[in-house]
Amino acid sequence: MRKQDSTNARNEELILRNCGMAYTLHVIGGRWKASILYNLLEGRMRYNELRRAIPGVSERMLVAQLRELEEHGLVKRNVFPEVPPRVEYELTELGKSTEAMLQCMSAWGNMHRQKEQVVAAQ
Amino acid sequence: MRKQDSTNARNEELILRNCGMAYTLHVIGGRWKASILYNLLEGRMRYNELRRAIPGVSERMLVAQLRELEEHGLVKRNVFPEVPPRVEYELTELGKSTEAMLQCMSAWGNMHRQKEQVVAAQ
DNA sequence: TTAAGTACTAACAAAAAAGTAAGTATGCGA
DNA sequence: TCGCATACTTACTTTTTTGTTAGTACTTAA
Repeated sequence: MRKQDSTNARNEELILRNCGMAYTLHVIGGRWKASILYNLLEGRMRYNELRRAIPGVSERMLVAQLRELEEHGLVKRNVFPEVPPRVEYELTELGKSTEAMLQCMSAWGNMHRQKEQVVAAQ
Repeated sequence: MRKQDSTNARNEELILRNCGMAYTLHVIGGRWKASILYNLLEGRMRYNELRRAIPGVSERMLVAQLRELEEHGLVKRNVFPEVPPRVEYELTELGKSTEAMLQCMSAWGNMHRQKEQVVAAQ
């Protein structure tokens, strides 16, 4: 839960208003969101498929991150009224619009991580 | 301080190893880093210049975020042995190499934020 | 002589994010 | 009828991040 009247919350709002980059970080930042988006870029997936595809994620965290992505309009949740239940997650158009950006971030990250390993090995 | 043996810390390490995107988020994510990088892309700046340019940041946080950027090799700290002291911060080559990515994130963020405001106004 | 400016640091407190454990309802196969 | 599978939810604890306050040492201007 957020406290509306904390300096922390006010600072975040302030930055989100002024800085598109911070806004992006706010939307796609979060421990498991990169992994979720990465998987969904390949196509729709069921809840438990995602869970198995992302090692280490707990149910609570997976749901929480999916809900946040849904709130921000990147992910759509489709519920099929079946038994056993079936819920599929897929990217919205807005979600898909992140692809180029995410690839850019992925490429930069992979490159940078390599450099760090070279330095650490010396 | 990080606890090396927490699930939290282990999960983060796991993700950083496997996902370039998560690595990038780890390096440029943090409340004030977007603002710092944005300012330094224009050229070198003194500590207090940065502080005045970033409304809301406290000294402790500004220093902490600068140190992290320095550790990751994005920012260089230049100390001039003068009185009063002068310390200038500037982007390294690696820091500059983020420019295209940051602009991409900035553009996406600005676009998405606009959409959200349109939706909220209805 | 007092205040302001320089660039910080340290000890601490508050807030937010992440993780743990157990429980929900339903149906199917053994 | 026991356990497993589906897709979660709730209450709670731990860890991490962010913010607060006061202090450092030096110089110049009022």
